[in-house]
Amino acid sequence: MSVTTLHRPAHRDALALVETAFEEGRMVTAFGRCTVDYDGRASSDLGPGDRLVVCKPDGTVLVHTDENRNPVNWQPPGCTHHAGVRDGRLRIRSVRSSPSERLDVSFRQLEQVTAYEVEDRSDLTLTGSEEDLRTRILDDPSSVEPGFRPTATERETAAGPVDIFGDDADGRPMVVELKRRRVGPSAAGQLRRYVEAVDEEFPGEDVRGILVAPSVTDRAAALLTEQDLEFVPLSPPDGGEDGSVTHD
Amino acid sequence: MSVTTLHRPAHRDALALVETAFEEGRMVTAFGRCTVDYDGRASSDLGPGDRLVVCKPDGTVLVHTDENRNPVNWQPPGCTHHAGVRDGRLRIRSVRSSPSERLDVSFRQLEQVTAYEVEDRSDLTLTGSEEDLRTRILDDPSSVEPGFRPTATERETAAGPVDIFGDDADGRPMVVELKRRRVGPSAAGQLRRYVEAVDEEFPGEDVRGILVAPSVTDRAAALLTEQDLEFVPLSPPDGGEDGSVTHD
DNA sequence: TGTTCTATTTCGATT
DNA sequence: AATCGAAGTAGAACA
Repeated sequence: MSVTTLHRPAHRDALALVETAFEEGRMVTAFGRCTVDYDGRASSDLGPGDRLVVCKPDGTVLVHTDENRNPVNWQPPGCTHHAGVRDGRLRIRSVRSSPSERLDVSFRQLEQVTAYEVEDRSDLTLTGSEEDLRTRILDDPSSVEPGFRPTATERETAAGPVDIFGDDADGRPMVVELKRRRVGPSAAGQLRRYVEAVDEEFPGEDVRGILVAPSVTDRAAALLTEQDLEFVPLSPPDGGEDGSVTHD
Repeated sequence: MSVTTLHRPAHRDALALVETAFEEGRMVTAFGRCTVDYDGRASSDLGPGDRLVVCKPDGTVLVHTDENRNPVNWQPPGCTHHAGVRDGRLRIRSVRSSPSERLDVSFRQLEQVTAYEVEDRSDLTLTGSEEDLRTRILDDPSSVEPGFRPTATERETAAGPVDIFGDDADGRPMVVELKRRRVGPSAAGQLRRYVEAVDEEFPGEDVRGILVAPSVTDRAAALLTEQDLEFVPLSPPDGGEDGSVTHD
């Protein structure tokens, strides 16, 4: 059977299901009134409330409330789950070492416990990352400007590594900074520091700084103009259509 | 009733439960064989597999496999959930604008659907953050060094805001950078830039730079010494015991 | 294993 | 709403 559920179980029955699921590598969810206690890299306490607890066979634990994308408490993959009953509470404990961390969930009342058999071989294919944008430009440098010739990626400078380094049609050095989404003033400052650093290396020449991103904020655009930096609107392939239209 | 569960439901019945739950602000989980499609800030596709889908009343959607701490796909709070049946599939769609994002989950077979009523008024109390470290130092400046007198937090400089600014027992300006955990070379660089910026402001005086953290890497320690910067081993209160012992 | 960097980062605070 | 920085960041790539 792929899914086994107990509704308002006695702790004893819930414990049997959970322990078996842990042993057999099944995923478990538990929902009910509980308290949570964490100690490790930091330390936290959570008073009684209704939460959904997910225990994965890879050692992950998630404690979710009805709000927010992130769990209110959790344990990363690689932990070891334990379950027990004490003082009329069902307790789920997850532990790891290096760094030493411990998560305790104590259920006063269990509304539901479920064990799942999971089969999933599919891999996620994600497009629209900065890596995709870099690939797109290296495949077709003219998408930045005709005559652009990339010579290096992640080129080291005094201000840190530059995304793409190269020359323009006239042989002037070009520093290209990539951002996969709409950028603010900080990206302009970053590019400025790169250009200044590369300027030091090429005393005679006039180094160009180009920011490649789907779009920029008004303030960032002003900063770029102010500092003689350039902006090329370009999105990663497929995703990131927010670059085609800039609302403001 | 606090929890309602359907086991291997017909899509029609599942749809009724899910739509009601969305309307009444209940949390929903669905488990079964599904495909997932996302388009927005990036773009992704996920082939058929067994996943646990969580829809929260605040607009969050999580798609979890049996591995990893993070969901394989998700939608942040503030989205709107919709459900429907088409081509013999139960579809759950979550949408938001600004930025425009869409997540589609299509169930070929549903093993289980559950709607939860969640009550949770408890707040998480967390200790061991950088904020706690700052509080600890402001409460007892001598924990950095005897005679240290903080005069400002988040003090602006040309290189950005400094965590804590003050004077030492001899009246020399002190720039204090806080890190809640073991730090690498980047923190040394950051501190150096702050000290250089403050040095400009106090031409006659010799500005001191102090990095406060549980511990440092070897390379970072070398950089600090090289640049006449100082390190004070100090952890946030309670959590972060890894600072008391530095292994290497 | 430790270090460094990216992220559909998320999240909160502040302007 | 835009911006900035911390996070028990997580996760991957690399030495």
